Parts: sequence; C-alpha cells; structure tokens
Amino acid sequence: MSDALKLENQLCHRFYTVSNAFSRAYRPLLKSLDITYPQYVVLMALWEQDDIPISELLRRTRIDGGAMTLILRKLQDKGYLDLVADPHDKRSRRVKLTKGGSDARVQAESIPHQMVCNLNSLTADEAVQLRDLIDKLSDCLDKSVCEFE
Amino acid sequence: MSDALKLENQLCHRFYTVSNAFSRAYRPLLKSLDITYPQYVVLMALWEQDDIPISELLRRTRIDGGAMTLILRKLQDKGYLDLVADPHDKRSRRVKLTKGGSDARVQAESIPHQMVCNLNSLTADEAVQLRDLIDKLSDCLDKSVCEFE
DNA sequence: CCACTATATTTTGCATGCAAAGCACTTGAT
DNA sequence: ATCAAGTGCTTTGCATGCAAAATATAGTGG
Repeated sequence: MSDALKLENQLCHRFYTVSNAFSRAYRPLLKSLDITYPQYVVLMALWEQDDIPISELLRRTRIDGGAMTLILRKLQDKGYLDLVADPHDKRSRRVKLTKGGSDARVQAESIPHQMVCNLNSLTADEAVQLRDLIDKLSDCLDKSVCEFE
Repeated sequence: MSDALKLENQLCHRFYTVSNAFSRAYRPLLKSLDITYPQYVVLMALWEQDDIPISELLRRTRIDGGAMTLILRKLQDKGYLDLVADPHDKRSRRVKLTKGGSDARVQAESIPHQMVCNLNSLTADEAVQLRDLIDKLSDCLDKSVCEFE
C-alpha cells in the first residue's frame, strides 16, 4: 500500500495526538484555577493585554467564535472577567479582567515552568527549531485553507 | 510580565492552532467520502491492517474510547465497515472493512498528495526534522501525563 | 434619509475529546 | 468452583471546534 496513507507518516496525525496530549497534561495544572485549557488561553491573552474587544481576543487566541461566547460566559460566571458594552460601537463588547482575574496570573506564573519541567526531553535549541518549523507549516496551512474556497 | 505566559512563546498553543487548522483543511478533501478527519484516521488505520479488535484500533489511532464507539457506529452506517463479535472473547468486537470501505482507499490515495501540495512551504528535510522533534516531544508528554497521576 | 453591504457577536446542530461510571465477560488466586 | 480484580467496550455529562444561520448595529453610496 502507499506509504503516504500510513498514519505513521502523517504530520497531521502527530499534531492531532500531541495537541490532545497537551490538553490532558494541562488539566491537572489548571485544576486549582477551575478552568479548561481554552479558558486558560483566553486568560493568558488578557494578561498580555486587558480591556480588548472580543474580536481582538478571537484573533489572538484563534479560538472558535461560537465557542468563545460560551467560554467568556463561563469565565464571567467564575468571576475572572467582565463583559462591558463598547460605547462607540453597540455591536461590540469589551473584555475586562476582574481583580480575581488579574490575581489569578500570580498563581498561573508557575504553570509554564511546571509544563516545561515535564517536557525537558527537548533542549532549548530544539524547542526553538520546532517552533520555527511549526510556524512555517502554519502559515502554509492557513493559505491552503483559503485556496480551497 | 513573564514571557513564559505569553501565548506567542508557547508550543502548546501552536499545536492547538495547527491541529485545528489541519482538521479544517482536511474537511473539503474528505467531503466526497462524507467523513470527518477522525473517521478518516480510523479508515487509514484499517487500510494498513484490517480485521482488528477495537482495542487495537484505539491504540493505533489514539482516538478517545467514548468517541470511537460513535465513530465506528457512523462508519458502519455509512457502509464502510462491519463490527463482528470475537468468538474467543465475548467482550471484544473486531472491526472489518466492507468492500465499500476497501474501495474507498483508492479514492483516498490522492488525499495525502493534495494535502502535501498545500504544504509545500516545508522541504522534505524540514518535514522529517519536524516529525522527529514532535516525536521527541510526544514521548515526553505521554510520560508527564503519567507522572501527574 | 434609504437601501445595501459589512462587521461583531450569538445561536444552532452536529462531531468529537475527556473523565468517570456502568456492563459484560475473563482471568487469576485460593 | 468461586470470588476478586482486570479487560473491552459503551454510556453519560460536560466543554469545545466547526459551519451556517440569525441578530443587531455600522458604514456607504445615492
């Protein structure tokens, strides 16, 4: 049979399994904050820059729009953020961290280190190399999705 | 703020976005077969080796067990495979491709090439390099998940 | 000011991924 | 033979990801 159809030879299946493995690995680290990985991504984006419209959050996290509505609702219920109307554009809402949301960052500071500790099979150089290759692939993938349409 | 918490510096967020992008990119390629990416993964596993127990399929595809039940049901409804009782172990069922399932492979042969064409920003060498780095990372991740428990 | 189009967000329906519980059947130890 | 622990699989409840439709509001040309 053609080797190209073998799972072992497919980059996409590797991304599929590793992405899921990451999500599982984060779960215990996020348990004390009572959030999921996508919710954590939203908080990280906000810790970088707070008080931004939902559209900006979507662009930076690349989370699905439909899912974002629910994620924001849950983070709001948990007291991490507030959604406030934009006075200049009634269609838009801005996302603002609450004090609890800002404070959570202190607790989260240790998470990347904990994860890195568990990933020390890669050297710093290899991690950079991997990052750059993924970025190259990623650009291309985005384009190809567009080409299909 | 600490750079480690920035999304841009996190390998996991890259895997998250690329994995999702792959899934979207496959969608139009799989449309004529009327299957999703995980369903395609199951078929690829079976094209490599047919007539295997579900447990073996789970191990090779790394798809979630609960999801696998539904995926197999759908692939059966679509006429791609059959689930037959294992005479030696009544708990187990074996998965067998139907003629339609085997025939679909011919149509699928062109898919990896189409996807590769859309990913030609990476050279063959870079793809191998990427693959090896991901595998190294992957081993480590599996272990770390275990360590948490 | 009006129709038309574009933008921001939400809703809907379907397909997983995940953890945990449940079931039926096996196997191993006694 | 029997009970307890293990296996293989399914079910359940929740959280997304995705495409497409629906809403509400903005912006634009006429």
